[in-house]
Amino acid sequence: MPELPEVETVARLLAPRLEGRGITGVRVHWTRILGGMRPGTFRSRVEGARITRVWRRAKYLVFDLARRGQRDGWLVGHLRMTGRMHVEAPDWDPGPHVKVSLALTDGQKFHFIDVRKFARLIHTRDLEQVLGSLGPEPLADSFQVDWLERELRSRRRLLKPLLLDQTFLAGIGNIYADESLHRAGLHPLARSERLRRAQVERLHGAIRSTLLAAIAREGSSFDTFYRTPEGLPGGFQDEFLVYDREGEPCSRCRAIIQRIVVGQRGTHYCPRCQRRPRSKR
DNA sequence: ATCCTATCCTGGCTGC
DNA sequence: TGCAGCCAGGATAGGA
Repeated sequence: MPELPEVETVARLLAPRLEGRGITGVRVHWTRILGGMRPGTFRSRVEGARITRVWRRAKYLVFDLARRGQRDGWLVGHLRMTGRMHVEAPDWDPGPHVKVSLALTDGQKFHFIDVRKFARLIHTRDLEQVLGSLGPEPLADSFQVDWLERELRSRRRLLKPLLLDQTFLAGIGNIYADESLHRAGLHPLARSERLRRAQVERLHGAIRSTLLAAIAREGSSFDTFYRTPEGLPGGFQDEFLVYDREGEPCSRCRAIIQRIVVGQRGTHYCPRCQRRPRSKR
């Protein structure tokens, strides 16, 4: 599903096609994608604005908007599980699942497509209100071992749900949580407050290296959903060590990959590389 | 504070 | 072949 590496890929590929373009028209095909704003209000706030920058925060895509050279709000998109963004020629058919389309000053059209109906594209004048509760970016310089150690110790959480908690650390989803834990040699049910320094260091390094490797492959496409704005699949699914590999041998130790449910989420791990710490009482 | 459950959705899969 | 039922999952709200 679109997580940090996929959203980063979308932002990088959209940026050169959107930045500097004005929005000349708005078509909302499915109202609820606007997150409660009336389509007329959305149109009046977006039409005539210029997209000055396209960037990513956590799993959100952010389009900075301006009018007459002045900052004028933001478009904030979330792909959830099946959202896709495209910039295409005006005669391109976005198919039956298109939710909102923007006509651009260069004649191209931006389409936000979603088979399911969880994706959102909202307009806001208060970006902090939308993004303010998110934890730090794992690829930012501010994400340091000392910070991670302090935060892990200050909570009493299972590692897997904690990694999925966007207010703790932003951008990790089910795939990269499982992959990072395997690379760190940590069990998904390990308790955050019990990690030793060396384990925190391994987790910190594993999160960063996993995300960077996935970005280098333009994300993961193991089902029919995630595609880049160019319509191409990512390649990181070829490097999965545990995710979606239940019953297959661990490529590191040959033990059989297990699947359990943790916090309502399918969770994949190697029982030999990721030993469950005995729970003391 | 933390965990659990339900909700939103639908394509794809399983099993009969 | 058809079809009912289940499942996946990101975010969030409400309850335990």
